[in-house]
Amino acid sequence: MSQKSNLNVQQFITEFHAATLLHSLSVDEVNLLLEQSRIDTVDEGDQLVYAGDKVTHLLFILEGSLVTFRCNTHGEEVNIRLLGKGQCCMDAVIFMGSESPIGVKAASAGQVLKIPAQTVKQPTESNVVFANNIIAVLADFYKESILQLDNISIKASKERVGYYLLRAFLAGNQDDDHFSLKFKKAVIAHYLGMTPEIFSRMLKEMQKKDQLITVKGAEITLMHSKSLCQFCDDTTKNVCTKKEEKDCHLLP
Amino acid sequence: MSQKSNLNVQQFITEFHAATLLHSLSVDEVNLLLEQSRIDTVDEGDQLVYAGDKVTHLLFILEGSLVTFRCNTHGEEVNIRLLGKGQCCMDAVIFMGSESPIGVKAASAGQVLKIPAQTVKQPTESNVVFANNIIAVLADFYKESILQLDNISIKASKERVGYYLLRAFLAGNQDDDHFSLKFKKAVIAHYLGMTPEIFSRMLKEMQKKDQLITVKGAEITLMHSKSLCQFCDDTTKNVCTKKEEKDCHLLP
DNA sequence: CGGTTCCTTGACGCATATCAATCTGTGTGG
DNA sequence: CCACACAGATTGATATGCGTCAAGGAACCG
Repeated sequence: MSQKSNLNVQQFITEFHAATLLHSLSVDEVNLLLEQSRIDTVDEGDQLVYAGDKVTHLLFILEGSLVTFRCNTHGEEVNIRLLGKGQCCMDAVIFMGSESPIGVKAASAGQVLKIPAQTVKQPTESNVVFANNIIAVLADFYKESILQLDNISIKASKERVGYYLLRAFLAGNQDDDHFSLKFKKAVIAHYLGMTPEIFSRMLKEMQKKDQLITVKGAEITLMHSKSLCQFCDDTTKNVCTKKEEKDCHLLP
Repeated sequence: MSQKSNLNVQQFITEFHAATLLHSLSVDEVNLLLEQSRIDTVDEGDQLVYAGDKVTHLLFILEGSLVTFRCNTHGEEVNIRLLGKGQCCMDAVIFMGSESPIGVKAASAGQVLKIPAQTVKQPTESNVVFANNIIAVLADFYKESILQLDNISIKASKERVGYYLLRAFLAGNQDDDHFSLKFKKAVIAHYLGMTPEIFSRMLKEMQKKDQLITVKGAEITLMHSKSLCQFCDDTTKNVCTKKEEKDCHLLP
């Protein structure tokens, strides 16, 4: 289901103003991107990109969520990134000049803006503002993947779950002590490098034994407002509204 | 041990011509980079950057090798990247606009060219060629970290070792069936997300049980010219001189 | 030589994967 | 409205791979 992009540019810019990719671009420049793009409607489970494909588009999520993943010859897969509205993928891949090392699936139904690779690459070669946006996007993902690396190789399963929950909490509205998981538990489990069974057990332990949270389906409620503080590190600290309180264990 | 860079520009360019960072830069532009840089002589084990440091320089390896790593609060560490001559690090970090999430150590004695962060950032903002070099560098590292991620989370220990050996072999002279490990075994082990003990056991198994290689210190010899082919994937295939032979299991 | 560092080997315990069964919620059709 | 099917999630039992600890060997250097 693909159709010509006929988004209202002004409205698009307002809605996705914060997206790193679009930072400091003029209305005309954004318009140029949109004119050459198409919008795809995707259903949950649709695979948009297969590993080994030549990469033709940058994917920008208008609505819904995507998962990027890698799988080996035996079909086992790891989810590399879980992406929501306003994020994009295949950005780095476009600049690698080879086939995609990763696959992309829709984790939920939604709409994806497909910007042709050439439309992204060409302004990058001449427009220094856009090139610097791409650099920012790549640097950010590079940082993410470093975090994920030490998550998977250093931390114990429960710590990984705790860290993920903390980030999910901080990414949402921090006013109430409640948030919801934006992806299926099996998807999150694979992202965290563990099986769905272990993920389930860890959540249970954090409820029953550790008295940190209550879990009801995808809905998570903190038992104490600082339940997840123990999982915080210098990276997550920056976006926490409680970082100034004096019992924060990360105070300098 | 720090001294003003007084490298011969022409010689420098010739020697490090292949470095992605310098691609298509004019002699004047390279000269500008060098003029503002310093050369540090480092000993094995020296720590050049601490996690949490503000990043002041991009590090370009003139001689020797570096390791970038992350460690958690309990002091456990993972090696993120193992770097040799002509490679650079802190590149992505410079553009992340925050403290370094990683530390850097010298894995062997050598010389490092320290290019001030500002000297890198400033031309990036105006010089589109240089900006595109940075993009290429970042895209490359992003790809590397994806490979490392699925290595650590998908593959069994022995497969990781096999894959590492394969890449080490392909990176060298593929004419004879011999190569040597460029880093200490403990460093490689941590890079592969396992303990030195396990790494040692895997090497032994590949000698005794699997009859794939012989190991003598850091020197590795293949028992058959295709010993490591089983560890090959689409990524490594591209640099293999045997990829056209008809018994390659990765032929399309 | 003796001392250090790196690597190897063995024994043991634990955490996680695996397999299989059950449970829960949701949507469908009679 | 209930029965049924189905996917996702949970739980239990079992197996095993890896980390840990501790001791022994090998290479290197003063």
